[in-house]
Amino acid sequence: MAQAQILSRNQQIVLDIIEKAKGPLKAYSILFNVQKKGINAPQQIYRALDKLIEMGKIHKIESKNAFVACRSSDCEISKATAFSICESCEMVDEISDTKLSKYLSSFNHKKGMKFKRFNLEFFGLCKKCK
Amino acid sequence: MAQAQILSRNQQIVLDIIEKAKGPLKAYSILFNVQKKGINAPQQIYRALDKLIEMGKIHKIESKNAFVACRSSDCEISKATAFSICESCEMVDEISDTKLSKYLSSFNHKKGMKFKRFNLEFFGLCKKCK
DNA sequence: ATAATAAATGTTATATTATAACACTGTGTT
DNA sequence: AACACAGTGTTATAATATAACATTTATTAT
Ligand SMILES: [Zn+2]
Ligand SMILES: [Zn+2]
Ligand SMILES: [Zn+2]
Ligand SMILES: [Zn+2]
Repeated sequence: MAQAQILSRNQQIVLDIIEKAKGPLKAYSILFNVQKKGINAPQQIYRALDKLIEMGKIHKIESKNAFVACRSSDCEISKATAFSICESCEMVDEISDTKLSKYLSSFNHKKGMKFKRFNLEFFGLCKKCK
Repeated sequence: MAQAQILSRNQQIVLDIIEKAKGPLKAYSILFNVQKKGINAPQQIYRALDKLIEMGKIHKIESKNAFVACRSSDCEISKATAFSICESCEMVDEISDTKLSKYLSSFNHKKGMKFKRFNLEFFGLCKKCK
């Protein structure tokens, strides 16, 4: 059984902000939000973000350089991530679809490459914006 | 039949460099490579990149902030892109797999979202680095 | 408990990636 | 000619991310 991760002070502060947010957050917007808590420099944010990603607590939305909390308990430490992204309102939703995940995890490239990890980003208009 | 796109001077210069490259190129590395041709500013590179992406001539590898030439004639204007990326040597290979592409293009999210586009990035070790 | 090791922090500076804003040029249309 | 439109050149600046180093705190081994 995996031991519940204990987070450091800064990691917890950053995770709290990301979890409370309605949408993806950018590193510098996180920074501005935590300056009252004594975090002053980008480094501190990026270090926390790196660890949180390693732990699978958050994911980076690569096309937006922004970060969201992981909502799907079964996304095994960011080895298999998929998101739907609204091009109008910026909403991001983590997709947890077992079939999709299995299909992609077992996908093997012709040229002898064995994949360890994937990230999939879908774009469109969400229900609200359509 | 779609008319062959005519590229502007700067677009052609940037595309040539990207097509000749063995791997993904970053915007500023493109810039340094074309200063002899009279292109001096990042804007000129980014404008060309934007247009080339629109035309489907190149793709952005989001996880690397780098650009590759499109190698698969059937990737309809960047609506459905997939890449395999070596975590060791930085090699990027565009995946054109009809089944994969069809599977993902017809994937619809539960929450009433209709996707217009996706980008998929696989990570692992290539044959050479394994 | 003490020493050794590893993980996290604080801080300053800097590198890298990307866009804003504005003036100008060339080309085709009416 | 007057207009629209895409592309260009240029300067400045914004936004994103990392390097390097000193210090502190937590964990582990003896
Ligand atoms: Zn997740
Ligand atoms: Zn929306
Ligand atoms: Zn392509
Ligand atoms: Zn490799």
